[in-house]
Amino acid sequence: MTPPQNLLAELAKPTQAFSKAEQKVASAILANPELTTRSSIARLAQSAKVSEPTVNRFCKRLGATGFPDFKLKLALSLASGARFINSAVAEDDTAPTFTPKIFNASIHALEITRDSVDPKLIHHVIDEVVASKRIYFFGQGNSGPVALDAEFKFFRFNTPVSAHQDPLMQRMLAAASKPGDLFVIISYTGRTIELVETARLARDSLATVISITAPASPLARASDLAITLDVGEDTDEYLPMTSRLAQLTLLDVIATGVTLRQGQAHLPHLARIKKSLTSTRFDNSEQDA
Amino acid sequence: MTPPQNLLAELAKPTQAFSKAEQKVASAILANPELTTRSSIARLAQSAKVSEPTVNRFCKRLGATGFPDFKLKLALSLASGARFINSAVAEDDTAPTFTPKIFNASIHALEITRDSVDPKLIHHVIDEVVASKRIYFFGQGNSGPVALDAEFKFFRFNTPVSAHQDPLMQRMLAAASKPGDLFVIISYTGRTIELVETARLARDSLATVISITAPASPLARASDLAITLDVGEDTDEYLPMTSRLAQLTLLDVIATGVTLRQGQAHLPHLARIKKSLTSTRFDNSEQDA
DNA sequence: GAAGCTAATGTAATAAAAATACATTTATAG
DNA sequence: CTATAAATGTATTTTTATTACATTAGCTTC
Repeated sequence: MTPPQNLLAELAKPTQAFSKAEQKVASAILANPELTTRSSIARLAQSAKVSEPTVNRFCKRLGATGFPDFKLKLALSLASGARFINSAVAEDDTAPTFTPKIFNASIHALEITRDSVDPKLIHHVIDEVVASKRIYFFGQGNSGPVALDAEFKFFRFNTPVSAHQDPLMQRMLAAASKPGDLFVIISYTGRTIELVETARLARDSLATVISITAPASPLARASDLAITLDVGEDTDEYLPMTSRLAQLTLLDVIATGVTLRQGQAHLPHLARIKKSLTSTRFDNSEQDA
Repeated sequence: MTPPQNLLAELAKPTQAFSKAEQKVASAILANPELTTRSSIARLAQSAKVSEPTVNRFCKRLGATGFPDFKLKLALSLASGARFINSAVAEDDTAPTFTPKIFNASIHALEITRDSVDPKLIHHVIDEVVASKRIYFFGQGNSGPVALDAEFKFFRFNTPVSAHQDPLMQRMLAAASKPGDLFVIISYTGRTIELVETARLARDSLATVISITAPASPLARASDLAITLDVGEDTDEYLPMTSRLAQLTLLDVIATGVTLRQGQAHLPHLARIKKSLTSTRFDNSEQDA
């Protein structure tokens, strides 16, 4: 799939060097991009009050081979939720308007991550998890719940696992670690001093350190393997940290990889865990709470 | 936004009552859907070895107004990653193949939730949050980390807030509650006996109970307001619980709604929280860990 | 198993849409 | 204020899609 050079963002960009007539075309499209994808060149030309060839030239200038190709690319960038990338949550937003915006921001974060993760790296991480004798998940602040979630997920494997949010506990465990121990450290910024020091302590003890963090951050450098996420700055006051969702999904991916690697051998173990929950339920559903 | 009746899945469906010529068209499209979106009707007709009107009729039968409209819908269903919805993780999957599958499953869960939440309900929930004097987030098992995450998020407001995973603690807090207390109970199944009883205890004490849970579940019935999620059964052995992500995003939405409702009044409070973190960082980044 | 019917498909003509060639206008420099 | 280049528009051609109608293939009934 071609990288979706986002057409819509391109159109709205104020720095674009559009001529007068082209400006008109841009605003006509922006006024109703959805409709544009289903319009003929004549209809768009009319609504922009320019001639048809102007529209055609406009499309070519923006990298399309012609008008139909332009419509296609427009539809694509519309579908990718890119629509909302520029539209942050505004103060006059109400539930019906900000709800889809937030969902789209989250979806976008997952799309970005999906398209940027290196499967080879994931493969190596799975190798480490499978090879480890003991797994610790560390996170502080917003990443604390992510570490906890990972504990639940990795509990299914026979390897002992625990999650920790307390800095002192993290530090002590790292200092007392030994080869075969695996530390998975989750930090959005990769700049939390405590966590970086913890990573160094663990590596000094010859344990393995994997981090899920920001690219080129101190934590990434202090780790054996770093899965780096660049979900983009969470600059908007009102938009939430979408990076959590990317971290969680990444951990899902790793857990799935481990499950697949272990194959059938561990299925009885899983069945026993599921069974242990049934008595806490109103009926015999086997889902987790 | 029109519900993306997935064209691609429709084409591949073996139960489709296609005639011989239409079958040919379907396979020609399936052979290279990407290319089809950029083809003329003549080109597709030729590659399917049928006449042009046959292709046109085929498009109309599938709900498009014509060939161009069909191409558009095809491109859209291609872009939405819908391609992978039917394809569960298989035992012979490797990192490059199961990674996008899992991300797509998560994205799909968010899309479903986005399109099914009732903004009016969200509005009411925000009303309750704003009106409350004290907020408790309860979750057990996989939903425990979700509750914890919510605590971090809602901590920003001046209302006292805490998250609890321990059933006894939950029960005691519910029993000791009073009007003005708000309990947000998160449960995927809505059938965890402990949580349903806890909800009843809280309501007996005239506290408010909001749940994020399964539609028509005991917990939903035991709550004042229930945001119900029907992300679909997590039947696949290998695919993770995507519902967590929907729950988290939903809580993001509610938190954002509260922020907007409170307006400027609380901005100094937010600034103070952010500032308190800077000394724990390698530089003056203001992001959370 | 042939006549007659219906559904499916194709051929040819028409209409619609897009792209091109070229003319005109507009802006700008000298 | 003229020369020139850039921008835009008009008219035409080409491409693409649709429609009307003819043909064929597959049935049913006698």
